[in-house]
Amino acid sequence: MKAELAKTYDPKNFESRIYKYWMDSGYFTACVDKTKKPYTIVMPPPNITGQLHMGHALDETYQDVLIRMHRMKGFSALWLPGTDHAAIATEARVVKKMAEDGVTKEDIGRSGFLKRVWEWNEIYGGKIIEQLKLLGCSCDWSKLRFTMDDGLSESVLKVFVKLYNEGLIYRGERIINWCCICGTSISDAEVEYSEKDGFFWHIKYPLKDGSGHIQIATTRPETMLGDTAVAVNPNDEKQSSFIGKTLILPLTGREIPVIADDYVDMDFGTGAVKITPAHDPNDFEVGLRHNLPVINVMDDNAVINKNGGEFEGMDRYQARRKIIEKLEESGLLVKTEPHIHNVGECYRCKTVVEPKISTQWFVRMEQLAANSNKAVRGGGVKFVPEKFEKLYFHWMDNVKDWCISRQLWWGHRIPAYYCGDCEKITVSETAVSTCSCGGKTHQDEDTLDTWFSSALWPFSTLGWPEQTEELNYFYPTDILVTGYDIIFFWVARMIFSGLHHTGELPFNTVFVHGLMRDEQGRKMSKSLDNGVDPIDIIEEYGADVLRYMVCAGTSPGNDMRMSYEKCKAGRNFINKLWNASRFIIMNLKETIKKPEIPNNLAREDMWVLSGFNRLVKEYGENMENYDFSLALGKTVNFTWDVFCDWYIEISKIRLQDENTAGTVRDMLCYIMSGVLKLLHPFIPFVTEELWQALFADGSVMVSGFPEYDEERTYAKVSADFDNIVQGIKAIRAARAEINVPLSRKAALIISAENKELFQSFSEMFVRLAGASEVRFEQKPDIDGVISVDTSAARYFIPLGELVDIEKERARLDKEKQDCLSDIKFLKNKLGNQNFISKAPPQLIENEKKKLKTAQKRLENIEKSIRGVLKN
RNA sequence: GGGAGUAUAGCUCAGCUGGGAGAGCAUCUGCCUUACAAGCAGAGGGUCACAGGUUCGAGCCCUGUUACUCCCACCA
Repeated sequence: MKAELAKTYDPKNFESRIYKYWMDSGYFTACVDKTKKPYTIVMPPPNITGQLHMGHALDETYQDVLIRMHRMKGFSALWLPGTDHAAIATEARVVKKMAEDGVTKEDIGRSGFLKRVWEWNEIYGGKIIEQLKLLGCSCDWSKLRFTMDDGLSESVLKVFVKLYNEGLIYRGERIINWCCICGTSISDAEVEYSEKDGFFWHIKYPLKDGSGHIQIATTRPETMLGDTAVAVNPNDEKQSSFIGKTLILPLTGREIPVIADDYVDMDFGTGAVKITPAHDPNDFEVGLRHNLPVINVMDDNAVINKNGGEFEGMDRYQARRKIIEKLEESGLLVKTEPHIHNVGECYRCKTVVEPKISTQWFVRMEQLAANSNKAVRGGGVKFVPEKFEKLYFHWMDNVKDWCISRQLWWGHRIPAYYCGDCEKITVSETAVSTCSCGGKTHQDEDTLDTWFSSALWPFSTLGWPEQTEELNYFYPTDILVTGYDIIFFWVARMIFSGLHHTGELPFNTVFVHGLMRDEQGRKMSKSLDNGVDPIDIIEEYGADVLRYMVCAGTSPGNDMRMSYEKCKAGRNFINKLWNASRFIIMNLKETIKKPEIPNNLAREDMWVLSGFNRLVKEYGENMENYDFSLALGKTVNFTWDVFCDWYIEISKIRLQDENTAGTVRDMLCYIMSGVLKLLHPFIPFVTEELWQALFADGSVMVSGFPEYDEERTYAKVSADFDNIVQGIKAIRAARAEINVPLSRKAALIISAENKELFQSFSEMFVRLAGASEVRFEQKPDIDGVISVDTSAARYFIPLGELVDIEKERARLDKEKQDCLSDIKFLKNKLGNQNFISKAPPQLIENEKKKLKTAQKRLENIEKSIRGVLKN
């Protein structure tokens, strides 16, 4: 029975059916199989709040390409999927939804709120998983994990307690970044800085003794309510007289000292800095050095608290305006300068972050970073492209302690228990209700940073801390695929966590790709509303085209633009593949079970085999270097330009003869099967559909992968056939130039040394070069002949009155000029003593050969010109 | 203030360790050739940002310049 294929490629007809077929066949499931080598990728877990966006499409496609290729190569290939609870994002989403019903977190309490989040997760959390399936992701869904799973939560607790006991987690008062909208602290990595227009207010602080004033400048005047000193540089002669004196802080009347500290840059601003230890990280440090009191003037909503005196209850910006007003009234405001400065914003909600003193939990980074840096520098992790290694080390070498506590409810609750009676803190994996002193305890209200759990992802998902069979077999993973934007957030933290907790680096390669931009090259963002929904692309073009788009024409690590043109190009290519398959099926007597190279190969068969063989080699090299675009591009070119445009065209000749048709059918099937295999990692759906239409042999997914075969180079035969191709191309070009289409048949007279070669391919000139018949003569002695010259042969086509002698002469002259300049170039090169003595011998040989070829061709052209002149 | 990246055809981008500049799209010409007009056969189009240098030889390596992009950094 033979399959039927629709005339044009329409992915809607089969993508979902194929995906179901794969699932039902269990091809995605990876087992511990000691006879195979493992190949493991853990998927960067998308947020449960998320929808598939172009960034995912890119990231997941690359992973699927690698997984599918390795699976075909015989690895036990595990692609482990999962989702992230996305603490801040999810909590914000649910809070917002509750607000629509007029309910707040506080109304329903902690457990009530968590119940709602879990319900929300039931409904929306799985959406992105379904979208990944549309994209064709061949994940092992039976191993799907979630960062809030019981198992993963256990590993989080374990790690927290372990680090605490090792002294690598501590609780302390520090300046942290506070987001007053999200109502939580955020880590340094979660703050985004941008230049903003602001003001620089110059303010006089009077001396207590009435002998004058000192002038400071600030961009955040509201923080002056918490000032506990003014600092000047000890070497600043202009200001030195102030050191040790006492100032009256305006608006509050508090007495504060003038201190000396190197931190102050005497050339910036007024050379005197107000010190607010509770609201600035530098000031905090200065405060520690000078034992200054710390006065927090803002509450968690960035509203001035009771320490702000008359400004209590005002929001930070309202207070700022009021303070400036008051200072102006009292004549203490010297001037207001426009000032551009860096403002930190919350990466989630874009609210200006308030540096604020707060008691938080931190991971001590120094030792962890030193250890992992040593391991990575020792070659334990390879970054592809290499340039991202610098980015990584730059961050890791300067990393500060990681603030891991969040004032949120959704997430892993910190396993610290405080005694109500004594000062003791108990950190424990299991709940603690009574302190060792007998007092009742209560658990820390805060939860952990989302990245704390995802840092454990490569091993927690495989069962760690249990030493499971899976963990032993699949861990460490092989490669991590991600965008350069989360190297700090995630990659770095996985690396030191993996090393510290499992003793092994979690992966040996990090493949970093660029970001997806819009068609104009801008970042896709909500505010620009320029995001492209990959699901729309799948709807319009199919998943294969989307995957083609993100893989083709790119270079590793560079950003990429959304391109509908590229979608169309992909669609056109796949349609070509589709129709080539239709052609083959049309010519098959019955479905072939297993495509194999036949015996009795003709020279053109060897020629195409040699081309395919070379492709396999280069594809392998490119994939080895993660040059997806090159591997795909070469496969596309071979399929289209070599296989379709030449091999299929010439196959039509032998297909007409039952004596030769069998070999041709086998060859068509073999090359097509090879091409489908090479393309399958990139465009899995259509290659599967075509495979099953062509072959009665299961799935392309389990059909093995082409390997380079030294035996199949066929150098001599390929070179011979290249001469035929070259001849046909030259004839076509000459005809096109004088506007005589191939459909206008004419005799073809060939003059060549190797007459047998050309004679044996006569039919091809008839078929592909518009020849009505092929004759072999030295030179026809008739009018109206155009001549085409290659190094291997001269071709004459009597076209009678269609030939304009003058034009033909001009054409030949131009060819001669081109050929002459070639010869001149080569002669120059070969005549250069330096070149001869220093260039590699192989190259010199090649250049000599080229010169010989060009001279042969010139000879031919000159003969032709003499022929035209005679007429 | 540091660091990184990019600059190649009208557009979007390839070009792997240095050996006479490539693709897709667009443009132009001719073709409905029995798999495919989402196609076939051709053609035109580039001072490889600029200036030096290394080399027999540079789009590629080195130095500097310019333009754009991104990351990091506590200048109040």
